[in-house]
Amino acid sequence: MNTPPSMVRLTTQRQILLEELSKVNTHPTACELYKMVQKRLPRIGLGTVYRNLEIMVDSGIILKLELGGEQKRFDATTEPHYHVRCTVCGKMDDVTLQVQEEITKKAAEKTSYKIIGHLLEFTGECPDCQKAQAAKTKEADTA
Amino acid sequence: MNTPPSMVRLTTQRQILLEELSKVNTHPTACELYKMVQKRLPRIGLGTVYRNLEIMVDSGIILKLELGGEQKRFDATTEPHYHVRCTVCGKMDDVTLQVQEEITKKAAEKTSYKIIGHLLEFTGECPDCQKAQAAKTKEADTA
DNA sequence: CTGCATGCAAACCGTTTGCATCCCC
DNA sequence: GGGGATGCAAACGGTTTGCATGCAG
Repeated sequence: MNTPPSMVRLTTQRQILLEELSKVNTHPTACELYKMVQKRLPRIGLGTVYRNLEIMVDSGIILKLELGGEQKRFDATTEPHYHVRCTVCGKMDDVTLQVQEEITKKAAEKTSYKIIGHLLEFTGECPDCQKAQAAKTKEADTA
Repeated sequence: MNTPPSMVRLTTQRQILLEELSKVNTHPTACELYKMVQKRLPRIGLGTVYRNLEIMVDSGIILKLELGGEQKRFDATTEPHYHVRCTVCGKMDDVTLQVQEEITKKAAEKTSYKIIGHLLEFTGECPDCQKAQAAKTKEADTA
């Protein structure tokens, strides 16, 4: 029922946007992606970035991550998978945990909604922030 | 480590805000809450609503729901529980599914993050929107 | 009397949109 | 030549913040 990916014309900015997004696993925000793409296309506009990301989301080429946090992030990996978000620095990473299909079934039994899927995001502290935290704690102890 | 709830002074607007939030199970947005409270406190400002909601979140009296969707929603039920969001009208409801503690353990094994918890939101279609959808489909068929 | 809380309005930030121009087909 | 895509800038919606005033302790 959805528009197939092939329907979308791959313009230069679209292509570069996708390349840059595929290049990293940091799930960048639109603004971060804008800065990344600007290095290759100095005259690109933020509007174009948002417009094209939206188009690529609609056509299923990329994913928009709408879980917790302020800004939306984008992901070139479209297979369903989960994420962790660092509660300190806001960084996001993939979690290679098998998608829990059964959970939607369980939920479906508990509600009158027609369940389509689920979003799961873990919260935690990333290695870098753990180190920083440990350093700070130590500092406080010795002070 | 967190500031205990008792530290927060319960001002009139804080109290009424909490009462109105507790009264409904619709997980209202700040703006909706603002309108609800306005009936009892016509001169309250939107800023006060945001400020007090934030204070109550920080002190653990209420929850801020930061999952998918545009605006943040608030919940007077602070015990961990899950939600469904209607992909059509955006309405949110509780899902009385037992919280899956094991899942955080599984995730912890797969990542170098220190996992604290998880956010789980189901997506689906609410009963009302299902009906509306069915009516529209029928209409299209007979047309 | 003192300080935190309030109402109000302006600022902010991420995102969207209108429009004239440009480029590809 | 025509239609969609672009760059730019203005608008927008949600949220935050600065400030003068008000009220509770």
